[in-house]
Amino acid sequence: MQLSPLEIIRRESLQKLRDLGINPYPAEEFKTTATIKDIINNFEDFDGKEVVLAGRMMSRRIMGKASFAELKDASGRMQIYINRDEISSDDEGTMYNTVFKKLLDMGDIIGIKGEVFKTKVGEESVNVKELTVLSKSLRPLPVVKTDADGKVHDAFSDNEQRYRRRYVDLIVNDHVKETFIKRTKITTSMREFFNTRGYLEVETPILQPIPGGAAARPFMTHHNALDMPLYLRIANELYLKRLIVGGFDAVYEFAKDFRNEGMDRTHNPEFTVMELYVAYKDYNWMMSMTEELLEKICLDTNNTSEVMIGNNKVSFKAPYPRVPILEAIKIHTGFDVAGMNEVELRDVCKKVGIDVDETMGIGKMIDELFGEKCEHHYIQPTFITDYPKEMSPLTKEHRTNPALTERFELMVNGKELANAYSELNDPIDQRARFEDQLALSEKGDDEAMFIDQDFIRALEYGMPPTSGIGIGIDRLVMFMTNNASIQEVLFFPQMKPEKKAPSVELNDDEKVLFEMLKKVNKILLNDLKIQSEFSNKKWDKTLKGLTKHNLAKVSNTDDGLFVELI
RNA sequence: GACCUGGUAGCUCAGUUGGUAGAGCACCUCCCUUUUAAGGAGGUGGUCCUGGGUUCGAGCCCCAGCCCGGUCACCA
Repeated sequence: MQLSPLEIIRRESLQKLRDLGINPYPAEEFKTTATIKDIINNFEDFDGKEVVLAGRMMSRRIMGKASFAELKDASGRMQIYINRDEISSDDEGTMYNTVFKKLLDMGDIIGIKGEVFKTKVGEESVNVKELTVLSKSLRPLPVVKTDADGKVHDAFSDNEQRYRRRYVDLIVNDHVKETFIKRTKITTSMREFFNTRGYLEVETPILQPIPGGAAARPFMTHHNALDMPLYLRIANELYLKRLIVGGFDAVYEFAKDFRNEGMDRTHNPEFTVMELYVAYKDYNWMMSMTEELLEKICLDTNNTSEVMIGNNKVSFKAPYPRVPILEAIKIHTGFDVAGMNEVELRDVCKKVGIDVDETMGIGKMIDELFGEKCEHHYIQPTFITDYPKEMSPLTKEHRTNPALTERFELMVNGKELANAYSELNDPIDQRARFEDQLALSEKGDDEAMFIDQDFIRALEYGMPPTSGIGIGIDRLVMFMTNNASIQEVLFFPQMKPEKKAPSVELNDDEKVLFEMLKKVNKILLNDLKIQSEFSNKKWDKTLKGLTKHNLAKVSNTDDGLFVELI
């Protein structure tokens, strides 16, 4: 392994700690008596009292016999003051001069016992009486500093490094941690909302024999013992509905779903959806519930119902406008497409500049019209309702218009945040819709749905009228935390693997050169270069390779540059 | 999948027609007892993403590739 000079110094410090009888990785429990946040928030209660804290040393300012350092625990950051004569028991001041000043580094995890006080400059601090090494850090952390004006210097900002080493990102970038704390606040808030109403949180299979409930390309895997293919779920909808058939009135699941499709700023191959199904409700009820839920979530996480998303101020205060999709298309394109046949609709698409082809049905074209011409206008939360039947195979036919369905999507900041239906519970209609999908897939749509016979069988036993919703949790977190990229709200976004470390073995060129050198033992550098017949670049690289492996050495003597074996 | 921009020290970044690889912070040595992004002085530190090529000479030019990011395509 190739170590940088900074890493070598730290490993030497590690050994020196051991030589002093200090275990750099002690096993004992370290009992703390407070958190940094507690102390800062309730300073008067702590002032003058003894506390025990543990955390990571994030900076250090050494001034002779006294020093200041910054300690960071899970709750916050605080200054500590360390005086040589107070933490050292011997005359040499070993604990201070050697351990603290020389052998500890930024990033080390330490425990301290000391007295809370405020410095002359007015900063809350702890005057350290005892210092304990809890874990030595062998790699240097990026040093991020914030000046008096709040300006950040040398931020650890390379996205590739931040995502690949999220742990470092979390250590040095406090705002990143905030995002993930908010993410948990959001899901906690939702659970509270549902649990208060008596809804049951459940778990359903991730490995499915038929990837149903949505139209998307699945990840495929294989079960060895059963010798059968299995798919990672693209949705859990059909399983949750089976539970409604089984007699639960309301079930919900926070589900990781997996879709084998392109990745971008708003798509990760695995993502989280909260799906909820409530019996005896319809999509109107679901709209009311959704706006109430989102207002609560926003208040719980941001203490206000308004948030900035990019340059837009968005209010989650209920209620939200409800706009039928055909109405939206009329508003934003000027065309009333209600009742149009496929030919007429294709004509409209061409007029507004949307590429169409023969495989596109009415549903697909309406979807395109909305997506291209309308979607981006809906910045404030808006329910878009009553989608055409063709694009909604799991949705109940509209109570007043058989061409439409009782479906809504919630648009926020021009993006889809949720999708909900009055669920189709007529098993005969459901079978017919699946067969329509099959026809579409034969027409060339490789994402049309598979037919799940057992799901239809369940419906045949009878499912109460039910409304269901799926809310994209990653997108919701992006909105609530004002992040434009899904990678900022996932701890570990999907990445291509890092390149492998260079091999420790000699490559072919190095082997050739090594063999030549073995024959002569020592030779003028230029002679060997000529003998090797390598290009300049290759020569340089190969010789450096040999010296790095400690097989050869270049020496500069009065007689010239020599290469010799070691 | 296509195109565009990037990849240089632990971090953030410079690097001139192609001519000895730089700065700040970090690190090391020394001075300093309540300091404030970063007190003073001196020093160490490099696979310039990888592999080929052109050239007397490549961080820079050419070719191929890898990885991040962006735009588009795809995305019930």
